[in-house]
Amino acid sequence: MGNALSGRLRRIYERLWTFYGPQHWWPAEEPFEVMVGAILTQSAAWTNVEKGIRALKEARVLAPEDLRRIPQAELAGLIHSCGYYNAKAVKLKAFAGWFGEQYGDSLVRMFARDVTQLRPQLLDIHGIGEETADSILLYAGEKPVFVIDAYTRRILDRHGLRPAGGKYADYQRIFMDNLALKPRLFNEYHALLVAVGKDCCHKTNPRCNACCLSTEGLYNRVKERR
DNA sequence: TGCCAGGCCGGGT
DNA sequence: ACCCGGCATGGC
Repeated sequence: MGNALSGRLRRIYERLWTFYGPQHWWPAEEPFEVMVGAILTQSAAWTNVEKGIRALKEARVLAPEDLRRIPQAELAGLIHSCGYYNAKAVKLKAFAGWFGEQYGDSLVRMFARDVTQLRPQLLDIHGIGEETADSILLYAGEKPVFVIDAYTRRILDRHGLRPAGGKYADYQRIFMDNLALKPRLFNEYHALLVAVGKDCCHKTNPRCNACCLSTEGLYNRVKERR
């Protein structure tokens, strides 16, 4: 962890923390809600997801057995605001079914499983890909797994840290091979990357070097703040 | 007004 | 092994 890359990653983290402060992720009350939120937030704005979660709570179906019981069309109606509501209703049912069958709806039993076994299991569930699986492991299970999303890729790219290969696992290794494997650190780091990603010109100006996504832009921004 | 948000799946090359 | 269309609402 004493190499140049780990130093840069720690410096980026420190600057993000200085500028944005704690992000309080995941914004959910308990792990099952985190897992549901992880599915609902796929390619969706969190504000839209919040409404869906609230609707699920008000309808008293934010529990695995209820998600299995409720008719799919009715479930889709409750999560309408999340977008892709029909697809996501199918995904929630697939996840709730798996949770019951494999772990008897027990979070303790589920997260007692080693990550090297649990992650592939999650990936086998319809609707759960790498980012969603890792969000569940980190934010619901507090496992030291770094979550990679579109923002994270863009930011690393712009800092000149694009890994060879350029696949999900390649980006993930950048963090996991060069930082202490601490869930709290990974939690805050990923949330901060999303915060700065939202805050910047991102897609509309992919070559912008002055904005806060670049090494220099971020540095200057933190300096202004002080 | 159009573009984008804390992706994933399935089918086609 | 990649590429692409489909899935969809709400906010700026």
